[in-house]
Amino acid sequence: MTTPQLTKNQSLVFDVLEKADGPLSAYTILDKLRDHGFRAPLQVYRALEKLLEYGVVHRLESINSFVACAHPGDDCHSHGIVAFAICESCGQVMEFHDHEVDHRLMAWVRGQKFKPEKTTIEIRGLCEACAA
Amino acid sequence: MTTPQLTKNQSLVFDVLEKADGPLSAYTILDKLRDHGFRAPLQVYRALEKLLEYGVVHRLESINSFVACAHPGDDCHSHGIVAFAICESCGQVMEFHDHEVDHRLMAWVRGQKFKPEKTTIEIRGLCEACAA
DNA sequence: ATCAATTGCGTTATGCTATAACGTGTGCAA
DNA sequence: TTGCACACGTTATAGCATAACGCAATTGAT
Repeated sequence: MTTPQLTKNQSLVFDVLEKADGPLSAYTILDKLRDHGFRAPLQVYRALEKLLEYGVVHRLESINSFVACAHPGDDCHSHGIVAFAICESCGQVMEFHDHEVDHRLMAWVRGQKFKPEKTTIEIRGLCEACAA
Repeated sequence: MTTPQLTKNQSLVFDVLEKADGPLSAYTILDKLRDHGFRAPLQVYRALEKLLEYGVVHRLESINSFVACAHPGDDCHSHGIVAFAICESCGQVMEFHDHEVDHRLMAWVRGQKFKPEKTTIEIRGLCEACAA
């Protein structure tokens, strides 16, 4: 999927996420955009919905937060399943792909005739710096 | 970890999850236990916290729900990472393990010197019956 | 025995996350 | 110019989770 021109709200939300050094909750984004006229959660959630659809933002299910995709300009959908390592101390997120993991999960799925729509892989723990 | 004797509340919550044919939210569990004297969410969450610790219940991060472990009597922790396939139509959950997936993820983690605490793998989609 | 620490429990209140439902305006194609 | 699709704004509400207080039972060390 190619990313269409973003609307004003979508751009604002995306910019906030890109400039952040870690994942943000929808309400944190809302607070950061109050000066730009944002008043209600829905303004954020609606923008996020589109940004997720375009693949330029990821949702971290295990911490109810959102991050800009780590592959600027890339179409994240083409990388297969995206996996995340989330540091519970500093909040840093590392995004990676492993085709063998994809392959194994998809093999299992085929065996069950399960039709996957969205797959989540999230590793929570401590990054190298914080574990020291 | 071996599972100690469950307390009254823990048993009630666990029984509800075991008898359910799919994942339940904490508030759904609460409603099912009102007749047994449950009045507040914390009664459920506190029991769940212990049941998760004992490994007899899993939390599905992507749908904010809980399921009894599919391996009765077993110690789930010994199976490595647990993965779930969640049908978004009928709510059924399949639990599985894949050592190769574990291995690949742990290899990545080692390469980054990341210290994993809890890993989530959840595939949402349609089960065979619902996809037909 | 008794004291201290731990654990489970109950209650009230609160905070965080997400969506429903309504209406407005704009651009575009039939 | 009518109808449709889409973005947007607002209010209200639903759903998920925990903080903070206090009480009771258990356990284990002194």
